[in-house]
Amino acid sequence: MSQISLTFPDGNAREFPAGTTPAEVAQSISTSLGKKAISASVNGAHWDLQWPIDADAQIAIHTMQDEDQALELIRHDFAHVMARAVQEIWPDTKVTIGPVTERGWFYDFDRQDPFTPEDLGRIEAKMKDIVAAKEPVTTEVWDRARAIAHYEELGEPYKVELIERIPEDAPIRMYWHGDWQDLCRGPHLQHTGQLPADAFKLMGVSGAYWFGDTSRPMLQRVQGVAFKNRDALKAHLTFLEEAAKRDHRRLGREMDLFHMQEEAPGQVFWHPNGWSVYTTLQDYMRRQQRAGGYVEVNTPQVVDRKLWEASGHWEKYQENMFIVEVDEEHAREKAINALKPMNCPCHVQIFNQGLKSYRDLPLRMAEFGSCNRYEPSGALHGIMRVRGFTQDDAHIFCTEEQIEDETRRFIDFLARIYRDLGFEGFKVKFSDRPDVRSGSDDVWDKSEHALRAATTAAGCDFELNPGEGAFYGPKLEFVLTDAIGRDWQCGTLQVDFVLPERLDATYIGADGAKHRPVMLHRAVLGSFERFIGILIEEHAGKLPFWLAPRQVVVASIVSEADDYIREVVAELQKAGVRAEADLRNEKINYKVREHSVGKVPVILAIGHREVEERTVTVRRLGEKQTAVTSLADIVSTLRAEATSPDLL
RNA sequence: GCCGGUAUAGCUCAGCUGGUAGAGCAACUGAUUUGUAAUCAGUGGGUCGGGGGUUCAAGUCCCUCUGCCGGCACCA
Repeated sequence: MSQISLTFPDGNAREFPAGTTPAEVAQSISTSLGKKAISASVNGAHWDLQWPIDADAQIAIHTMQDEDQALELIRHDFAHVMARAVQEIWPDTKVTIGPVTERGWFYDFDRQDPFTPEDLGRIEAKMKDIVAAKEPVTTEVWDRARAIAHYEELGEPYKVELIERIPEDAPIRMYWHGDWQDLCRGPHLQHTGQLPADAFKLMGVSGAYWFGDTSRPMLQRVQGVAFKNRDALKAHLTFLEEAAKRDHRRLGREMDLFHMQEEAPGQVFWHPNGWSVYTTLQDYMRRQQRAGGYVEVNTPQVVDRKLWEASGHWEKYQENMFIVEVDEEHAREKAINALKPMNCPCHVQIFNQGLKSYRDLPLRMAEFGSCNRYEPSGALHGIMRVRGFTQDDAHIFCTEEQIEDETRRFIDFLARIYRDLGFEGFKVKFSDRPDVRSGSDDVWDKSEHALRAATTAAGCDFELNPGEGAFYGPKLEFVLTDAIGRDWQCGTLQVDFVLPERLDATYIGADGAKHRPVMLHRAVLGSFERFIGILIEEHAGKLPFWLAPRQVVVASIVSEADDYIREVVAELQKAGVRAEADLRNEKINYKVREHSVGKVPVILAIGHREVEERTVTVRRLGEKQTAVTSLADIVSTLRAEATSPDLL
């Protein structure tokens, strides 16, 4: 038997027989390590304790102290334990896949009857039994034909399909948790007793298509979360409770920002407070755009289908458009129009008016464009995903050579705005060609290459999002997250060689000939609706002072203060601060509580003392202590705070 | 759009196996002039999401439509 050399993290190397497993290595170090070990890293790969090592390697033995490996194994083994529990309770359930997720795992099942919320408790109890039984985990590599035959015999068609999808040269691993067996790439724990039985919770059931394919039957997905110990689980559940308090749908009501109702699903009724946030943000964006070299335009809402046919939307996007049929009495046929789902075709119409010269490029055309899209009902989500919304949209008409410069310029532009609005970090995703698309592969090659090069040149790190581009071109997505960590695309930059062609946009070049411009579709906020939703959740309703709808409430302690309070409010309003008086016959405690719940950033309390001394007592949201300040001082302080960051 | 859940007063929720609606907060009225997260008392308010059905009787059971919630799919 040949020997191999295994090098430990401390640099020491030892000889072992070839085919030694990490379990044996751990055992050889100490019996307690042998027991505590959960997995290993072999040349950086996460390695099951039972997998043999055939050649010299770097090795590290992992225990529950190693956070990353421990969590992966805990979640992955819980997935198997849950699947086992489900099949023990309902033997006719077919198993599919059960991967680890960010905070836990899910497992998709095929079963006639739906899982009920009550079933989750039963499954949890059974899972705890399996953990308590300390079922050993064992593994074998099987021959492909044997594995397929095995699952065909068991009546597990999804597993057969999975095996068929495994690459030819990859091993087909079988795992057993006690008697229960599953196809799995591993690694896994030594036995189920290593799982923390008090640190997991089943979170719910939902539907999910097999391999995300809508043409396949829908499976039932049971989701769970798991952590290293009970405290970590409790911390996560607390986090979820706190996140629920930051939910923009809840804060929207509590802060009286907006509402939505059944008669207009996916559309927002903005209340005065919410509209104040919206218009403040819009004013800010308008100043930014002017400074950034954009011209602002405005285009029609209802546009004849002919334009959508020309742009390609009729073909590629029709099911997402609100169609408007107008029945004119004397017309030969019905006029068919559509509410615009995007602004781009209209912007090209403006570009096409009169001759454009290469000297006009880049032409940056912006619009706060109201769009309507018939989004699938299941996609609607508060004001984050709606059917009627306004984009801070712009199209940059430029030459191919200008793409890189414009992209870099845009990324700087966006980053500065996000910073102003309180977002320090954001994700960037690069989405390339989707299956359903316009334009030739040549054009796509060119677009993807140009955008990628420009992004790299701008020093922007991005992750690849394969096949997620728009139908007319690749895109960069600037992604922000909501209170519970869901990603939302806000900003975007999309290269488009297709639309200028389809709508015949041209400019006269230096050579006197006609040329085709490139269009860059871009948005910073994405839509005001979504962005304000994110803004609310990001700040937990405590919007930056300059954006807060009600910035100051001046509250009376005694009614003799009313006249002075009116004066204070008038002074503040004159200084450009959104201030109002609260003269109700209520205790100051009551008023403080109510305005704190309403997320008013500053409460000024006025009693006898303040009237006499011409001062105010300042209480800031989230702070317990108060401070007495002269009227003149607070007016100048708050005037400065009310100024939007670009005007400082 | 799909799977599951859900819909009771402005808000948060109660209403057991069917017998014709209740609480707290809010609102309104009155008292209280109050010092930093809920002052006290009284009053009003619901065709139980819409439609249909079963039944002597439906908030409760069934069907259906709609909205909402969680995922999937789709996407700013």
